[in-house]
Amino acid sequence: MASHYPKRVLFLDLVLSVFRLNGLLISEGDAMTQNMGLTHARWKVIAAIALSTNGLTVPGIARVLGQSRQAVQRITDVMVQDALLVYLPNPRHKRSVLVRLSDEGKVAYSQLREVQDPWAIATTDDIPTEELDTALRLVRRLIQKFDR
Amino acid sequence: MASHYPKRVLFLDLVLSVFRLNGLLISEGDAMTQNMGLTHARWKVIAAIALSTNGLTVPGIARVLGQSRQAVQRITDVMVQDALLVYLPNPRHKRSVLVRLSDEGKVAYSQLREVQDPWAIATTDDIPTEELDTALRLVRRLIQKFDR
DNA sequence: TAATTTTTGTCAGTATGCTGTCATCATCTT
DNA sequence: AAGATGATGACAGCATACTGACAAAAATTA
Repeated sequence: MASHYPKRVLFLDLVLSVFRLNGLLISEGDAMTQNMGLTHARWKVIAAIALSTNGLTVPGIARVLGQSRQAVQRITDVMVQDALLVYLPNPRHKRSVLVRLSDEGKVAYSQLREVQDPWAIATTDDIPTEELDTALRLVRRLIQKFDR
Repeated sequence: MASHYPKRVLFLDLVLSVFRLNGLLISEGDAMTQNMGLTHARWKVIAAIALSTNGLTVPGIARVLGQSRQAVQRITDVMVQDALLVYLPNPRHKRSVLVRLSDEGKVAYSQLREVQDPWAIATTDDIPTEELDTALRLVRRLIQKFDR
């Protein structure tokens, strides 16, 4: 049983499991979007923007996704060229524009949700809400610790 | 409160949070190993091998880390050249060799543990073992679902 | 306000990871 | 045993991500 291990080993096990789950989730997303021509770098950006409430800047997306701002900047630049995203003036910051979904981007997101919603529901079908909630809380707690 | 959201949104939130935590954990590991000349591609391989009980093949490491076997193969080939790893005959498979830490690799791992252990202990200091355990169980459950 | 620090955009260079492909060997099925 | 299926190693091409560096703008502090 995992609970018989010392806490340290338990945690390191969790860390490796997060790496693995990360890879599997990307595979899942890629499988869901393969007929839409979206790479994981792109649907992650779309999802991050769609789930945000107040709009996101490029460095903001990078923070949410745990990536470098340069990597995100490169992707969003290309996605603006491909008309999936638009840059909008940011009332709170003159240089750092807000990134929004274009109409085409919104279409892509709704297409994504058509497969993502059933996937999410099926995946969590046999998992109690409380378990998801406590796990999310722990993950957020760890994020807070590591986020400078 | 997160628990007032529908389960689907809770889960999608967890997914994005796993992406973010994944990035932050890599940053943490890189910070710990920066004076040892290890990249995250390398310390992940070292950790995966060190935590395995029966030895791992290249595709086995890839499965544990949630990556492609080609990516791992490339890294392990270089790490064997750099004398951090050794390939050993696999009694259970003629072509697929076992990957082990060399003496130098073991030194690197013990150096890694000198910083990793205090880090793990400090990180989980204010987190009950039960929470870690339930979170690990949930993550493993998700991994099982997605791992073909 | 002035000085300092932080954030952001941008570019260059490099490392890592993925897909697709093919041949080879292992394992399973019949 | 023979054939079918699956796993593995190897290679090529490409996408993605990181670091470091620099300048400009913003935010913070004195």
